[in-house]
Amino acid sequence: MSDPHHPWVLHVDLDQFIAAVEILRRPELAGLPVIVGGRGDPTERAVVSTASYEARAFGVGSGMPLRVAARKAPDAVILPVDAPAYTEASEQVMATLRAQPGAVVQVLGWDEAFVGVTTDDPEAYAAAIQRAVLDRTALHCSVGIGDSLVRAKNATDFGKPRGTFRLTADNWLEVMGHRPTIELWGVGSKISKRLAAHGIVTVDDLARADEAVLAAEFGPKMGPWYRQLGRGDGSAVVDDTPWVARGHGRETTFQQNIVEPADIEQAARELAAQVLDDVVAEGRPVVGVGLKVRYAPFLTKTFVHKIPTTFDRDTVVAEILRLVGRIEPGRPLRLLGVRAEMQMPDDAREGHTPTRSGW
DNA sequence: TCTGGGGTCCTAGGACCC
DNA sequence: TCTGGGGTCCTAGGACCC
Repeated sequence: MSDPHHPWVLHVDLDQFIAAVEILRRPELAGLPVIVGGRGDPTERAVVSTASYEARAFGVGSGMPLRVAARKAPDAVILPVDAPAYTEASEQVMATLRAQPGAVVQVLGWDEAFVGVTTDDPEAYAAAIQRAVLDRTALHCSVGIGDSLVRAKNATDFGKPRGTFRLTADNWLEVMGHRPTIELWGVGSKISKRLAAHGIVTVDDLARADEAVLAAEFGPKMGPWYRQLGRGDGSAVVDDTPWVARGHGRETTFQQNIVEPADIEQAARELAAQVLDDVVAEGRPVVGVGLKVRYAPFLTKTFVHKIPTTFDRDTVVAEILRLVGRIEPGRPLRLLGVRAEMQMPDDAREGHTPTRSGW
């Protein structure tokens, strides 16, 4: 790094984003345990989207059943998810990032983005981002600074809340080496267990692992990719190509399991109508449909089918109903999902849309 | 404690073709 | 009369992320 004027990857992550947006419009909630999830009713089947730091102190976290969260933090304020409000706040945050000098912005979700920038003082640049976002939206964020996407992403947690942290090839193993592989972005519970079966427990282990062993276990692409993840290596290119959705899906979890074929068909028709509305808004032909079912009691999750078809409302609905016919009769159904896949525009087919393997 | 809803990408294996 | 090898497409399923 002899040239101090260097391209950096910054990972900007809003602090307790959803809870923060809710507190902004209800200032009396500041300092209280706040939980946002489902329709705000802890007696329903739903999970926590975000908990405020005060609620987290009670052991409440994202993905936890709302019922459990309410028991852990009995005095918490529980609010329904208001997606349009978060979309609106998110757009303001992203516009602020794009307005920073020299910034290339790749949005990852409602509350996070990569920012690529060439600067000789990334910490100062990160502080300017934090100030600008706070001035415009009254929201706080943390910034991870890295020399690759993976390192920037992993750095952010060490900067929370409201801070920054720098993770580069120089300190990656020192900071991350002794940690379990599940802390890596892209390694979840299943992969970390399969890695452990090969004696690969820490990030250090993964960084030194035999690529042939990994390829045999995870395939020719994922195997080597996991090792790269262990090293923190990979792309440092922030891609601001506008996102093109591959498809749209709708799913619903029934508050009470359903069994009757007529109920199932009715639910499928409603989901299909919503999916088709989304697809029509995108204006691209449908090239496939899928159905996801989850039977009670839990975790039997199956993508039943996907068929090439062409966009035509009646045809798509007919295909979906044909798939519904495959659902095992008499088994209680707790979740139903319908998905439509769309034809990609020609210029987005090869190399112009961000992909996970772009890391 | 008993698990939402929106997505993306990868892999295995069968069908089919030459 | 027992059966190669390579390539591509499609489906099903698994895993991950926010």
